[in-house]
Amino acid sequence: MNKKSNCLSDLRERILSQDIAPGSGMDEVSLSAHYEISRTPLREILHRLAGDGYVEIEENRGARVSSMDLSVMRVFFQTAPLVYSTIARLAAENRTGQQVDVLKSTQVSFAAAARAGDTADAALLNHQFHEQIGQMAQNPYLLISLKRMLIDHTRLSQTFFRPQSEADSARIAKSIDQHDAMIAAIDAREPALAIDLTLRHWDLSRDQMEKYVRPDPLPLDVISMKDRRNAI
Amino acid sequence: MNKKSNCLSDLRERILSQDIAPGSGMDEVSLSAHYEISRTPLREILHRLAGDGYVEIEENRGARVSSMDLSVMRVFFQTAPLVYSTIARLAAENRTGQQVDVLKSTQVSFAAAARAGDTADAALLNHQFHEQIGQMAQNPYLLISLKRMLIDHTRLSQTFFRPQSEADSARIAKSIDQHDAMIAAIDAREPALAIDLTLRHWDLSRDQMEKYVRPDPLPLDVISMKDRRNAI
DNA sequence: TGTATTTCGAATGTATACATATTGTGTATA
DNA sequence: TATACACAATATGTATACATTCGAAATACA
Repeated sequence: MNKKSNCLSDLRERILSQDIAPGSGMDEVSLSAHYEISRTPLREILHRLAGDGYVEIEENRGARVSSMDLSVMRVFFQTAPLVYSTIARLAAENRTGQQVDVLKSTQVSFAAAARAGDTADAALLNHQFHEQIGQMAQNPYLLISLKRMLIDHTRLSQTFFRPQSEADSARIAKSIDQHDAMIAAIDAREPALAIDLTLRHWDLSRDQMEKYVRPDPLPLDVISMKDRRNAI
Repeated sequence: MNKKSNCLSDLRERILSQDIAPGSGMDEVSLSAHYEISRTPLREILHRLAGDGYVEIEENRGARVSSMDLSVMRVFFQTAPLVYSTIARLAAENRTGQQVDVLKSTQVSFAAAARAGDTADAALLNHQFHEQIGQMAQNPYLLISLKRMLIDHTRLSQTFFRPQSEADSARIAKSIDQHDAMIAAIDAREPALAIDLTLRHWDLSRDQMEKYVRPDPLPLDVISMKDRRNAI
């Protein structure tokens, strides 16, 4: 039983971290061998992942990780503000005290991982943080949408928590602060504030994702290339 | 293969029509015997139904049809206008000509069934009609929300297409007309109009659902009861 | 009589052998 | 050389036997 739930969560994490690339096929035999379970429970796991939107299953053609083509991403950027802010509002209205405690505890772990530069952990804990806000909204219909958006969001923001410059570190610090402010707004039951903070948080994340999708162009000046060549 | 997809769609229909009541358990052995497939593919079907929100599966406790308790219904009425109108807007913006044709054809079948008093068919075709509008929106994130809402909507509006008075028949006719208007708005790519029509359609449906949830109280006058007693 | 424990039955979960479908490769033919 | 067909290899789909778990009835004990 432990092996099975371990397999499920591990596959989820590997998909979220793009350790298994979008669009890549998932062979039942090799996966079942790897996780030391037979094909029957593994197939069940694949179907659950399909239900959650992690993978897509085609008749007689097996499962493949949900793709992230350009048309999907366009819709993602279009839809995220609506879903995120609605969820934030409902969370501020409906959260229980216990849920706030859980959220705070996740935030502590997240901040530690993000500051320490544990990229994978930070991304996963960030995912968890936002999913918990989704739980607080107490709205199963919108929660599903949020969960599916978060899958793509986490995959897209894979570089977010890997600081490569001073500006990156500042951005991470800002992100942590925004989380704290969001917790405060939800805790204080202030829907309007929660929406506002969520939209700011989205702006920050969106800018970074755009950089990931459309990175800085390679340098055009031949001089620096020459210098490098000499160095080799 | 045919048996399996037949089983899947039949279970869906039975859940939507409340032929299998919300909250009731689904025994794997008896179901697999009934549909003449073995337990392995049946379990797969149950997991797919769980992924779509038709049933809920608990570890070692099997599957049961998703419940519709009061807390869920409150959220349903709260969320439906947002999701429905957003989907309608996107459908008007993004629909393809082919999709409009499919929608028109479904509407013909629906109108026929509704006018003929084929309650179950009308409810199912109504479900299909709104799901097709969801497809037109080309937004996988919101489509999931819509699909889950439609499951509960169809179950709640079970009495909608069973006319028991002149007023009921008028309501059904109005509902058919509203569908036609929605098709026209989507076909003409008029998002604002599509939203407006959708909200009117929702109002009509909501009023009827409220009657289903909170039916007219039983008559209090003893006189009429006496008359009935004499009749027996 | 009430409560705790055991045991047994019925359901769900897993492994494996077998059936079927897809895909790529090789060969024949125009 | 290109195309079509056949066949083999590999993957997915299904059936069934067996393992495990849950819950309820029965029994033991206070």
